[in-house]
Amino acid sequence: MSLSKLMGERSDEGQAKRERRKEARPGELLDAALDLFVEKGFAATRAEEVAARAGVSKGTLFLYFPSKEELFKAVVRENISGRFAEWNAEFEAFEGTTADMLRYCMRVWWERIGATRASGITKLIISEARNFPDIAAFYQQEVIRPGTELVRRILQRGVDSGEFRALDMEYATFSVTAPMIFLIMMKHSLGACAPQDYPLDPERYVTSQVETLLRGLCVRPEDQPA
Amino acid sequence: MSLSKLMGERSDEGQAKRERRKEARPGELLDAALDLFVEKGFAATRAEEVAARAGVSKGTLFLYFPSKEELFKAVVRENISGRFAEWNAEFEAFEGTTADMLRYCMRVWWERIGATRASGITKLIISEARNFPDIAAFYQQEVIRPGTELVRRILQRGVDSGEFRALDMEYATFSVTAPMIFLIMMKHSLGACAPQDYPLDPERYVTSQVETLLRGLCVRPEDQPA
Amino acid sequence: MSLSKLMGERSDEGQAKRERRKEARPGELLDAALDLFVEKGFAATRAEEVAARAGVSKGTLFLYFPSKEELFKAVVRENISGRFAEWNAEFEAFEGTTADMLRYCMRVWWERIGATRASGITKLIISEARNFPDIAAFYQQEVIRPGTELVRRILQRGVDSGEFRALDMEYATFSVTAPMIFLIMMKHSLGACAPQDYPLDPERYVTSQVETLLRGLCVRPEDQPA
Amino acid sequence: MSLSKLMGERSDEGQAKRERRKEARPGELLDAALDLFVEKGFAATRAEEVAARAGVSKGTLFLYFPSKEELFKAVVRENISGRFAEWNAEFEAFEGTTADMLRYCMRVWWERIGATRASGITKLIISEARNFPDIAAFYQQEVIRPGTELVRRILQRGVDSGEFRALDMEYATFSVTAPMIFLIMMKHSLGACAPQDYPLDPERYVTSQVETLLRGLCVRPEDQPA
DNA sequence: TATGAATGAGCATTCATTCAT
DNA sequence: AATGAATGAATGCTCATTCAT
Repeated sequence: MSLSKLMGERSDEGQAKRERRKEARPGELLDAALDLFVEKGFAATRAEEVAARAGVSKGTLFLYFPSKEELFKAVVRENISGRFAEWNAEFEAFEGTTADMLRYCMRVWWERIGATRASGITKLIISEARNFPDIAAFYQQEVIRPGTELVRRILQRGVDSGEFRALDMEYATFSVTAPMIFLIMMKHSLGACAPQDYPLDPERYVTSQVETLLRGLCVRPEDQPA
Repeated sequence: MSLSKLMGERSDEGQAKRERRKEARPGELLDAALDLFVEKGFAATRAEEVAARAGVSKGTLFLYFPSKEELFKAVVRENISGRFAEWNAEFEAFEGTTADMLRYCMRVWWERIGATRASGITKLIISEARNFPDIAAFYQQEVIRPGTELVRRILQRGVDSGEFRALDMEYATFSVTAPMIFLIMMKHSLGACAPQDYPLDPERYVTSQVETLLRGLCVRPEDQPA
Repeated sequence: MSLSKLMGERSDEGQAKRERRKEARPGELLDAALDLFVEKGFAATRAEEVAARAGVSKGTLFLYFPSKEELFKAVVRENISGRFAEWNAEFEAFEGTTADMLRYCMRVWWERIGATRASGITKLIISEARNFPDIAAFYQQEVIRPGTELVRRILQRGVDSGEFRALDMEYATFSVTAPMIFLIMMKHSLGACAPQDYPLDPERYVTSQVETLLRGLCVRPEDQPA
Repeated sequence: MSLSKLMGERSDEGQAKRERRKEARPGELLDAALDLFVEKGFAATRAEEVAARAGVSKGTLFLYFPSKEELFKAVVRENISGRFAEWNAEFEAFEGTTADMLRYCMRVWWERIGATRASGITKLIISEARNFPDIAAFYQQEVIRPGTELVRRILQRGVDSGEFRALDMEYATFSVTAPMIFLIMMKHSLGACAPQDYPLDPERYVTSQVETLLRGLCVRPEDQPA
């Protein structure tokens, strides 16, 4: 056993823990910030509160993020998944009816976005867009556009295969995105205030929405959900 | 010489200009406040800015509203006129298919709410709900609940008449409200930032949504929209 | 009966009343201001409150007094009695022992100053002196100095007549004025807050003070009060 | 090398300068606030001025005191150290005539209260009592009542020992307290404005008052001061 | 003269940000 | 790197004062 181990094992461990913590700091701060920004909005969230929730001092926050606004942007950047490539591939490879594809799409969306903290970002951006136009534009490019594109491709697949009727494609995508966005907004605003007034079971909500939607999209009665 | 003048109402006229102003002030302030609150949120809106936009000084604002928070509440109250009684009556008296009723409902909603400044209130409340739980609860009681009730009655009429299929009524209402709320949120957030990315024609949007929805609700193919 | 009387009697009466009121305005305002300044101090008294208590509008106050500070000064001026000449004469003419003279002096002081609203001025000036040095100086010249002079003359009379012992005249006057000022300050501050803690009977207070004082001043035991 | 250094207390020293400052801050602020409140009254004292006099910025004041009113209350509390227990003991143990006791009492009062900044508190409370009824009540309980009690015990001792004549005890205490309060009020109001008009030598004032008072209280001529 | 709506300078308080330790 | 005391610009709100009617 080495001398250094004899003398320093504990401090090495201490060091290790601290370093692990040190590297985790920005993440913990972003985590805390996301929660608070979603809950109270950008302006009403105090930097000290973010730091406190992350278990560090006010000063430390500014050690990692030069300003509250940069913290906000980092929160958004951190939580905007650029996973559309992966998802696109997933859907390219999908074998089955487009109706099933859409069902899968919305269920998966709920699991990966709606049910997770990522949904807070959507609420955040929609609420703060006017104060952060560049963030809004960024979100538009990075999330809205590819997401809409993905949805459009699914719908187009349905139309091409003769499953879906002819659609005003520009607006049809909203039939898919609107219920998802709506669910997120409710979850993070009115639904969070008065849960007793919003006993929303998201699974049932998604099912209800997608089945009605499929009826609305499918061309032949026999393809429509019961 | 007018009768009023003969009767000594000259002093009434003397005060007229200023009094008309005085009576107009609260409305002008609420107008300005609505715009700014919708645009920037409650916290980021400065009282002086509201006053300036209403064409008065900072002090005047506080002459009419004891605090910024009371101003906010007044803005909300002012714009939530309980027009549901009138609408309910309108829909009770409606003669025609329930499909037409739903079409009429959503078109009218767009004209009376979505297209007007009242829509800003919805954006406002959804964005600020967590900071104003009492406002949120108030809105829930006064707007959401009666609105949902109205929608439910329409859907029930369709089901009862055999036009619509059996519905999970609790969640089916969201198929109507979600697209409306979504449109409002977009109009006041991302849509307001990057209009070029949201060349939304609301009429076309509403038509697209309602027709797909009706296909999803109607029982017999021949009732469904083409 | 004159035409004007036939046509205008009522308005003449109205006019009269209004004019009487008009002339009374400044006095009513000074009255109200005195009460409030004494009660809450200069800074904490709002101009509007003074006007309201006088039954006029805020604007009217500034019609009669160009500023709150001038109002303050007017209040002081109005209530500082220049009655020392009269009082001096009264005491010049006094026939009797100096002990009785001092008794009379303090009793009369209580009746004419201490028990009246004039006492508020003393409280006011002592409390606000540092903020109104010129007022303080004015009060010093117009009230304190002549008052002290009057007291000094009484004491001197006693010394001269052999009733009182030799006195350090500069400081002896305080033996008369201190208890009077003290009573006023208590009446208008702590005594006004917690009357149950200050069940002061002023007559008994004055008697107690003057009799002890006379014992302290008189030269021969047989002259001293029992 | 010092023991503390050997034991690793360097980091304590490292923080020392700043911590010493931090601990001193409240005291420095209370000091500055006492002066200003006494000088200008509560309302006319600006928070920034207090901070400036304490050598810190506006924000720092509110780091230590949540509001101006709390600062005021802290100033009062800080300066009302309940020294009455100590004084009571001192007077219990006093051996000598009650006349000497009273002389000692008033001299000591001047040295420990009248001549110190603590006297400002008395002025402050008497001036602001109506605006801070709770402070006034607190002062009444904590200072006035025990102080009066102490005086009453002294007087009673004199009466019991046959030195003093029978007294209307309720009011006799004022013969002791009135001159003291009067001196304080003068020192902090008119006396502070026009020192040339108040060339008060407090020692001589106290002597004059106490000797006249003792003459007024003592029963036998031979006990009375010359 | 009297009114009271309007003003805006002034002040208490907050909070993002800095920096000595 | 981490802290938290200190800062001061920013902002809600008050109130003496003005002025159109």
